Amino acid sequence: MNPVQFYKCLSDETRLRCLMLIENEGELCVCELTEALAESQPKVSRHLAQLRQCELLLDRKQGQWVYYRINPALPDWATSVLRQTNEANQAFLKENLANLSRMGDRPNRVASCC
Amino acid sequence: MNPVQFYKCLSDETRLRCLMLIENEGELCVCELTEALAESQPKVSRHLAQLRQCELLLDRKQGQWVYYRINPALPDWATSVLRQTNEANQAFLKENLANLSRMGDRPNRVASCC
DNA sequence: CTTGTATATCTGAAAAATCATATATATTAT
DNA sequence: ATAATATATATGATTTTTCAGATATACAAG
Repeated sequence: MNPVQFYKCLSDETRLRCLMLIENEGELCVCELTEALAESQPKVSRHLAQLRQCELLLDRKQGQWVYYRINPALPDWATSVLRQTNEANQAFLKENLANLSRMGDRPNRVASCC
Repeated sequence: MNPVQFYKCLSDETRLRCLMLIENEGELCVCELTEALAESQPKVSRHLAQLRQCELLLDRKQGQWVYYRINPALPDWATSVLRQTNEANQAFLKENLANLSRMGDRPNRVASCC
C-alpha cells in the first residue's frame, strides 16, 4: 500500500466519513451510509467503489444490500491510522451517527454463512 | 485540526515526502529538501508554505536559511500518524535520503538561541 | 551582487458532482 | 407461478471544481 495513495483516499470528506463510520460500526451498507451522510446515493456509491478499488474496503452482497467493511489485510500501519483517527475524532462523526441511529428500517444483518 | 484537512496535506507526494524527511531528520531547510526530492525550489517552497499554513510545520529563519520542523503542538493522533507512517515506510524515502546524504555543503545548523 | 526563499500568474490535468439510466433482487397482486 | 412494481446499488456521460506544475519575478540576508 503506497502511502500517498492511501492518504489520497482519506483526503476527501465523503470518503473519510464513510471509512470512519464503517470503522465505528464494523460494517455498513450503501443505504445506511447514504442516510448517515445525507448525501446522494450515486455520490456515496462512487466513493465506496474507489475505496474498494484501492483495497481499503471489502464488500459482500446480502440480498439486495451491499455491505462494506475495512479490509483486514491492510498493512498494520494503515489499520492503526484508521483506528486512531476514528478514536480521536468522534466529534467529527456526531451528526452522521445521529442520522444513522435516527434511521428507520435499517436492514437486518445476517451473518454471512461459514 | 480537521482530519480532512490534515489528510489533504498528506495526499500529495511532494508534501508527504517533505513531512517524512523532516520527521526523520528533525529539521530541514528548503535547499536540503529541494536537493533530497530533486524537485524545483518554487515547487518545494510552495508545498512547504501550504504545510505551514495548515500548521503541520513551523519554520525558523537562521541567516539565509529557513528551517522547517513538525509542529509540536499538533494533536496527539496527528503526531502519531506521522510517526507511524514514517517508521513503516522507510523504503519509500530511500532515494531521498540518499540524495540528502550525497549533498555537499549542507548548511551548518546552529541551535536557535534561548 | 549573490544566494536562498517566497509568491503571482497562467495553464493543464485530475478529481468530484450530477443526472439519467441500467441491473439485480425483492415484493405484491393476480 | 407470472407479471408488475418497488428498492438497492452501480455506472455512463457530462459539467464543474480543484489542484499541481512551470515560469517569471520579488524579497531578504549577507
